Amino acid sequence: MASLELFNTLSGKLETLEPVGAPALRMYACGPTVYDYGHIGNFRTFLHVDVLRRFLRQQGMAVEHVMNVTDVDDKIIRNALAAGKGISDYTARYEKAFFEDMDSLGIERPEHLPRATEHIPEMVTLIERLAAKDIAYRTEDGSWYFRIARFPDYGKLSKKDFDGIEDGARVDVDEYEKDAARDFALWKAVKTGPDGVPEPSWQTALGAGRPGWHIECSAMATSLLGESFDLHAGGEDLMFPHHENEIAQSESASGHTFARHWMHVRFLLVEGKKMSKSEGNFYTLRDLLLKGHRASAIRYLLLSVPYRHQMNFTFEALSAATNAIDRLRTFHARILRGGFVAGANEAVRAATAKAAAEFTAALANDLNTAEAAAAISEMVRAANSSADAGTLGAENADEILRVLTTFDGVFAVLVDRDAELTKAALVWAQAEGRGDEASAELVARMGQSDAEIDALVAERTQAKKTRNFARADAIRVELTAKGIVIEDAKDGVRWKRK
RNA sequence: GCACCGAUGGCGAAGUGGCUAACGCGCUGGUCUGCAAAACCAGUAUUCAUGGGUUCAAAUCCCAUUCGGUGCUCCA
Repeated sequence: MASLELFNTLSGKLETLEPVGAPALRMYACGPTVYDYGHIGNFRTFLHVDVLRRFLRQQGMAVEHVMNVTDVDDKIIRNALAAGKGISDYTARYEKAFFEDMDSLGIERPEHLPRATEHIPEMVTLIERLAAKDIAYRTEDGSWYFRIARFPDYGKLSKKDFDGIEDGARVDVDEYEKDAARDFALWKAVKTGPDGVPEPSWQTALGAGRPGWHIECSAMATSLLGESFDLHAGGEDLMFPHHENEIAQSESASGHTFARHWMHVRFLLVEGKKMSKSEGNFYTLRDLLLKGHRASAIRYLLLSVPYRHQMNFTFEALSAATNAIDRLRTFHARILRGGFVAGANEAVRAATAKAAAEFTAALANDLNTAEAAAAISEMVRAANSSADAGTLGAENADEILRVLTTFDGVFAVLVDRDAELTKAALVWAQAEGRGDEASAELVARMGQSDAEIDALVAERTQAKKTRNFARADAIRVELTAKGIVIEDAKDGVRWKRK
């Protein structure tokens, strides 16, 4: 069992990640705010956290993973109001879509998926504890704030130095009266919308209102994992202020270290720029599926650059990832098909063992997904080469399959669910009135049933037997146009959707 | 403005003091094939943004410059 050396934002060093005080590693990862469909930047973070949990479990470590769902916040309230819906009605569809997208991308479900709105009492209790220490204070409008001056360690995660900021300076921000400009909201008093209707709120001991964003994570993490736990993960943009504030609240209340280890996944750029709707480079998973890209290729691409490096998403790279997966799947199928000589080829055996060792070592070294994938490529080449020469042994095949299983336990791209997922996306788009967004090529490709393809392939095989190559080639051209690729192998004809 | 990160072949990218600079994709040629596809073989950076420095030795450490990105406000 390899132990994972993971970069810890808090210490700025690589540290061994291990459970303390419990058999399972307790980890918390900030989840989605369900006000819209998730975009590929969101999913880069969730995918790398997925790699982390898959790798730990593969190494024999139990994991207790919490991912929250933020189902109340300013954007949700605003959008729900605009849609004329209650917030839970509004968020339900996006929450459902989020979990569907997680499944499409092969992201495992965390052990706990708490919703913010179902943990209001814990948040209130936490704020009350802070109030009892005079760390939380109430302003005239009924909101509650956190007094940053009372937490000297503030800034320890994001390495910010707030000495230059005057404590206690009275700065008016918005309509609220805070004691210091940086003090952040723990509880927001109920407001009235433009049409005089009060916004959604909870009646609690703190007054009527709703929780601040940061307190949600502190309360849910603490109630599910305890006051101290092993790892907290999230996107790099959450480091400040969100995670910094979580630490301040939680450690002020408990007097203990909140999370020992912090992991931050760096940003995803699209075509060299930060994703934004105005730049026209903003993509949800569903957008990409409708353009004809495969879910597996998106997963593989987003994992191809290690989490601690900023990654640039391009369509060229996406097509490269698609081809890379094809090679892996073709290889996997070849090994499964069998028909190898008895025994083992020692050179391949050595290459297989080397790949297995390097794969695990690469991931154990701060989740170096790029190096892990490279290790597998070398095995693939050695084995294909040997199989071409007729020297690959049945024992080699067994060993190779074990390594591929290990690989796929983390990367999860070998099993082909792409056609099914793309079809589901098409059905969804039609139901949403967005069917016209699907690319024409995709519609043609999906329109062809397996039986129809089989019939055409059989006709082509017959034509070839009678040496009617013109007809055979015409069929191949027709299928190619629909994204179907034919392979004439020694042991038969195969086809696949490109 | 302040802070932080990055710059490696046509593209993506690993490597952070010492073997011929991984790996994937692409491209070129070859093997196989009726032709393709798949697969394999060979080739594709004498060189790691630029300029200086440290060292017996640097893509890897230091300084400067240029360019790109991010945070400082909601954000994965």
